[in-house]
Amino acid sequence: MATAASNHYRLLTSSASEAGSMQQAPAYRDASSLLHSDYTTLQSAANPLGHAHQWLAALSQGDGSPWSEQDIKPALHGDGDELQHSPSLQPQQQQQQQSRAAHLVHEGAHHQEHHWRASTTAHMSSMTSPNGPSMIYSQPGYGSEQGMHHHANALNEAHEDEPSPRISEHGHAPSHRPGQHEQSDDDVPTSDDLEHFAKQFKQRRIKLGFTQADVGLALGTLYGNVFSQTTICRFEALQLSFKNMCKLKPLLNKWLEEADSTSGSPTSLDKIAAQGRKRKKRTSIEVGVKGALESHFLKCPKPGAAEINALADSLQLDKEVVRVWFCNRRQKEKRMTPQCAPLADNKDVYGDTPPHHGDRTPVP
DNA sequence: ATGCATGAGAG
DNA sequence: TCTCATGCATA
Repeated sequence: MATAASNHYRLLTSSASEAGSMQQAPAYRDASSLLHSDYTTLQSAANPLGHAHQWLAALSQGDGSPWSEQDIKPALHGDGDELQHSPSLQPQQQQQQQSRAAHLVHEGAHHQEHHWRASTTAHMSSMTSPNGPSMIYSQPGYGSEQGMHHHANALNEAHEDEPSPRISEHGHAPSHRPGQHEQSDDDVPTSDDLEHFAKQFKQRRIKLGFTQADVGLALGTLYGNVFSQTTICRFEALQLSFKNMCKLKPLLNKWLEEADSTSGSPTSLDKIAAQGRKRKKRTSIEVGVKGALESHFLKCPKPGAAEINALADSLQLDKEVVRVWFCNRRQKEKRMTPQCAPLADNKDVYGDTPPHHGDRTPVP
């Protein structure tokens, strides 16, 4: 039940997930799956539109809808239909605050993803980003956590000795679009390349007077892949997985060229209204509650359903909210890891290796 | 810039 | 279920 009509953008952007997915073994939650029924049951009741209603039924009994009732999401975005693409360049008043970017200082000594994080961290220490929050969190251990059983990155896990291409031959192969000559931009760039590019990209983008949102939209009109401001932001901040960065880089690079060449003509901005999906209103978890969640997280990063249930009950939160909180928390952990910790073998019960320190990278 | 959320894909 | 990629909504 993929609700075909609702995932338009998914079609194009979901090519990355399958390559490096080799999650850990769920051996911790055995018999606890009986308790999470409320959510699941509602889901089974199934409406065509789905998941939205479960929430309504689950947590909004009497006070109306917790989230905006506005739905209806016409699946616009026909990749080949809207040719009215005009890169659009209007120096509107963006909300971007930082404009002065530093010059890249990457030494170009490191490579590979598991060095990805290390090198990023190193840079931060040495340069302390003059322009500010460029790389607040050192990147990810995305790749490391998955195949961390042997400290070989899951993404490529080819070898950790040579600067050879990663994320490709593993599960998906460099299957991009045919007709491209790999090399500088569109084929297995190094961590440094990405870092460098991200910085340059940001500078140029700002100079051209575009917001991150503009870029995301332009990518949609130009190539059919719409991205949000969030994604562009994370790209610039190197907060995406290596694989993801590699995927976006060529697109952004192309956009740069486009924008650069057109940067004189006052074209109009395409409006691709990204509307639609019903989304639950963001739950604001209070500090006290967060503290409790954090405490539990330290003890058990991957609580079972029963555990989640109990927690949710005591904190008076929806089970889903708690579950999602833990998921997000885990993801965050991966990005936050400022120190290295690609240890070889751990006895973690949950199959993860959170070297958590409890704090993000010290940004000056 | 980031917190909470959704959903696809893998298991 | 989980991870992972991604984004709306928000601080």
